Amino acid sequence: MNSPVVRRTVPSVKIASEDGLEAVDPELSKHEQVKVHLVAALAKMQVGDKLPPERELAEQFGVSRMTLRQAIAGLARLGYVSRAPGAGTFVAQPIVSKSSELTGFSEDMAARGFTASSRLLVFEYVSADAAASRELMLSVGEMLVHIERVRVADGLPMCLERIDLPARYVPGLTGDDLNFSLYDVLATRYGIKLLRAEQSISASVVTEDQATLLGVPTRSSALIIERLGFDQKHRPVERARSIYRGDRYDLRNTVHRDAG
Amino acid sequence: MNSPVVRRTVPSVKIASEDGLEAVDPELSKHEQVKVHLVAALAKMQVGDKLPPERELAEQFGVSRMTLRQAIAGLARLGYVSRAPGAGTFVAQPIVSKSSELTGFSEDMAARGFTASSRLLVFEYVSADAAASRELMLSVGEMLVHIERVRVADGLPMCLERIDLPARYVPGLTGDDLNFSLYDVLATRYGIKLLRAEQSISASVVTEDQATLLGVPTRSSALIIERLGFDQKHRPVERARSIYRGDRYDLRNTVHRDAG
DNA sequence: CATCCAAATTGGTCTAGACCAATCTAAGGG
DNA sequence: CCCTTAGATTGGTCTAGACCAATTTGGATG
Repeated sequence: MNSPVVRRTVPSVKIASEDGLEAVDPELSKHEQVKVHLVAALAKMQVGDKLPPERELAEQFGVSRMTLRQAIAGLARLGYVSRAPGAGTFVAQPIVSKSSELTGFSEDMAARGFTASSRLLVFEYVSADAAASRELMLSVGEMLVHIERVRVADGLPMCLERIDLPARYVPGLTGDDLNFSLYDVLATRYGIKLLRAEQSISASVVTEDQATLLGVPTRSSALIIERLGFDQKHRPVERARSIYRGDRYDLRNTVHRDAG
Repeated sequence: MNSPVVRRTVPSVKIASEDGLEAVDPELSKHEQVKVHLVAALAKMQVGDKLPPERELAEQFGVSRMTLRQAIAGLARLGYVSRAPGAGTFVAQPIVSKSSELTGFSEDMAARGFTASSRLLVFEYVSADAAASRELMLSVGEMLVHIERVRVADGLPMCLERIDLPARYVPGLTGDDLNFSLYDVLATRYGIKLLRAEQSISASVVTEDQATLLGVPTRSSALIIERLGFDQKHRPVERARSIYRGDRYDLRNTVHRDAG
């Protein structure tokens, strides 16, 4: 019996460009470049289409099969393709949302087709309390930048955000920097790239104050995301608590299991 | 300046057993066996400890460096270790909860130290409506097993669960099979392994009926998880909607970002 | 004692092969 | 026409090397 998954076999597809890799960006490693080319090729294909076999693709791109497999493994992890031993590699259902990727509010909203903006409520320097200093690995009393803002998507208040950053990581940060993406500012001005975060997701109901700021009735549902973000040196650099309105926001992701 | 991450250097650690791999399970591939040995070794180490270099470990286990790296890559993805080019591989902070792994309620509760049980409310055969047939890739009107149950952790009602399964995948399933883990029954009796699921997580408040079943006040907060589960053949086999009480449950996970 | 630089260390990438197991395909046989 | 079966296809695994770039280390220098 056939699997219900659609599997179109497109004979002799030409995925790679003329010959080998025309460098997308010489900075990128080969398997990253192959990935870029493959994503572009996938965009022109339909869900269920079969990709050329690995050996063939490797030859087309002018890389070894191991390198090609590294590229495809990355795409499989992101859900672009699915592989079946003995059968082939197939274009997968496009991922609805990549909430298993670490993104800031701005990116998140851009991915959903909204324009993100921000209304700053609080910008101040405070000394770290016990919880903050423990999570951010600071001495108690060390200075923090404390930020509170309303995040807005296409004019609609979407979430309340409270952020703590160790002050010594972001010297000279001002309220004006916070009208848009904090992650952009951290990366471009301070060289801090947030690569990993530990999150806790829970449900709650909003208080009167929160309801007013979000423009929803008191005791409406809310999704609470508490996040501790780590940079490229594995230092904890961001402690955030976001309260999303429950009627307009959800998280989507794909979870996996390794073996039986 | 040192990174605030603790890095103990333990000189000349012996990770592998006497010589090579004493097969944990001859069914497992080499890199899976290496992974098992490494996890065991990590349990005896402290957070921040440095692992022996890859070349040394590969020799100890009697595998090639590429195979050893495949094992370590798996551990890094699960958050067991973190790697830094030029520096080494280090034992990472243990993951609080692996909610980015696909687990059933029973496993989830076991991981949190609770004993899971179940109270069956509904077990019936129904014909698929438009939404169900679309998501489960069935013809409209095809038969479904429809299950509703209260999931209980250590005697406390924790969540309400509604599950639809295509009837033809689970012939002979009865209500008695559902007192504990559905995933176990699917795997052992029907050979169906759920390997991937697409989830949507949102917040809501409970209705009166739901409040009664969960033993919480009306309009309490609730976390709603809607899930479509796929098996090893990439067939959609489970459609579930779970309503967790917001006061006793949260999700924890780690999210990553690939490059800058 | 502090600083700077060269060398060793270490993870990241890449290659060109090889074999295996699952799957698909096509040829025959009933 | 359906079923079985043998061969080809395909992804999964594994090896033994090689080079690179980031980091660490240790020694030379001031």
